Amino acid sequence: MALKMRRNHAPQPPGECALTLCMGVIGGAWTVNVIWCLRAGPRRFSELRADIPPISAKVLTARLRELEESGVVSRLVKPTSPPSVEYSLTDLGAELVPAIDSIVSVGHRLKSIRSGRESAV
Amino acid sequence: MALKMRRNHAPQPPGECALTLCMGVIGGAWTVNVIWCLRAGPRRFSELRADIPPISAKVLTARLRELEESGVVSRLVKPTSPPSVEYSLTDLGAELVPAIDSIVSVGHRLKSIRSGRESAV
DNA sequence: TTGCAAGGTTACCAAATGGAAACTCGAAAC
DNA sequence: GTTTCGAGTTTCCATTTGGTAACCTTGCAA
Repeated sequence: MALKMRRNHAPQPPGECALTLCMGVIGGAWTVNVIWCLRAGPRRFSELRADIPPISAKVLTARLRELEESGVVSRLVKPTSPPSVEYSLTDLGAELVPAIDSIVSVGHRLKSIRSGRESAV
Repeated sequence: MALKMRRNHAPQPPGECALTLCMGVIGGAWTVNVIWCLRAGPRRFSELRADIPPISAKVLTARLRELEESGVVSRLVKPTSPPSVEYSLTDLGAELVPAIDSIVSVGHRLKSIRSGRESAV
């Protein structure tokens, strides 16, 4: 006899999925790291590269352009010599910080779980 | 004159980055959707497929295996006929739910911003 | 007049990823 | 007999990613 499909008591709302939409914005490689590095104030391109050593210039540029496009960061060119560019979070971007906070917390738990697992082996 | 590199007032802690670690766990396609569908209780494989129509069996299997491996979901085979398999969140998995909640909230803001942008065009 | 800094861009390449569709397996229902 | 169901697995393929490295521009400084 076929099993009954139980109704999901926590269904996803119909239409475009808000979760999938937002993950499209923050899901790329290094994206959350960039937002995380901007949480305490504006940073320049080369500062971000130093903050996140493994990121390449190409990917950092791509992420910043995407985040600008989606309204998460803003870009300000300053007339220094040579000109420098400051990136900062918009209000929308600031809303992402608590979400990333929670992810970081779980990351810490994962770290402790994994180090415990190692020492047990 | 070279610009001074400003100290990041919110630096990432040295060593393995908790953020990158956790994103490695939840970063795959559909991963957060799966966790989200499990937040209200256990679901079977085919229920999850129905919950998330665009996911393929291959990817759903892969995600569930990874999440099991990282301790986020648990897998229980029930001796029905044919045997059915129930997936549920572990305690660690439950900790991810608030993070995903926050992401969903930002997703809703993105939706309203984008629909506003459309109607303005 | 050469060189460096800042902030990129471009071309090329390899690996990883995800989708589609077909196939498996054991029991049970028709 | 053979079809169905749940839960996958397997194969093949196209696309998407991301990395590397070289190159560009402008103005100032040595």
